[in-house]
Amino acid sequence: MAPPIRRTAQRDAIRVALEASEHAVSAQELHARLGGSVGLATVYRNLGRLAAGGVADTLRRPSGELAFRICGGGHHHHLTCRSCGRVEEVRDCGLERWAAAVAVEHGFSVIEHQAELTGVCNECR
Amino acid sequence: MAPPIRRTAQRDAIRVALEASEHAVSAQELHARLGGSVGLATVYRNLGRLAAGGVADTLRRPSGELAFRICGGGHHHHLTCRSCGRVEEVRDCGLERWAAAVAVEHGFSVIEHQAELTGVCNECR
DNA sequence: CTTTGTGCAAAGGCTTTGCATGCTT
DNA sequence: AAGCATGCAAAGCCTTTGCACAAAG
Repeated sequence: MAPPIRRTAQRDAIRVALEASEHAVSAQELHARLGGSVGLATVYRNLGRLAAGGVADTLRRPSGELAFRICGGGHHHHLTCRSCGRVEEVRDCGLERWAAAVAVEHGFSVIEHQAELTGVCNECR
Repeated sequence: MAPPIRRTAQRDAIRVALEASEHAVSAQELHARLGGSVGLATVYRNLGRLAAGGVADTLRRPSGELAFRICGGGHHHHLTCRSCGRVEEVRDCGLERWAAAVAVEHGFSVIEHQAELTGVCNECR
């Protein structure tokens, strides 16, 4: 069966730091933020686990790095502020109909979609 | 002013190979496909230039590699077949309204969106 | 005591860059 | 002839992995 998961100080630190983050953070940033008190490899391993477990969500930055953020499960999209980097969850997804229509047009089936929104938030304007 | 662009056999080969591609290709794949007749660095440099010039479109694979594909300008999305990898352009974008609505709800402005669709195409079903 | 987690450093994969040479103009 | 383009190899970055040691249960 599934191997037991042990609680460790590092894991807790990582999760706390992640939950405290206003915007999505990369493994390296988190490692730096923890002041090196947690090994970089450990940060990678734990973020990976959180993402695999659906606790965290990943998003790819234009530069190619992977950034993580705690977020609720279920289908949703992200709205990122180009100025301050804040990320908001968009839970009401109005894309199903559109995706279905495109599917029919192109003769595809079992369509899934993934979208990213970017703009400038209230406070930055 | 802008530096002149010189035509070379390599550049032509890259462009031809890219245009002949049914689905998006990475720099390494293209390099391999050209049988090593063009240096890898050159492939990277030229694909980068094509993308910068809007001639090619880039998309990031789950693995993190960048893949390129020739495509017309203007706003559009991609519909990728999970089975054969074929990529189709979706030119009719029905997301503007949705994006605008989300913007209002979250107090954002100047929203831009980017979406990827995946499914299974006719022939693979 | 057994097994999982951590740390460090090395290795890996993709991409970029430096520099001398070749080719286009 | 002058200058961008190419090739090769080295360097860079982010990420993963191997292995010995520490810690959890």
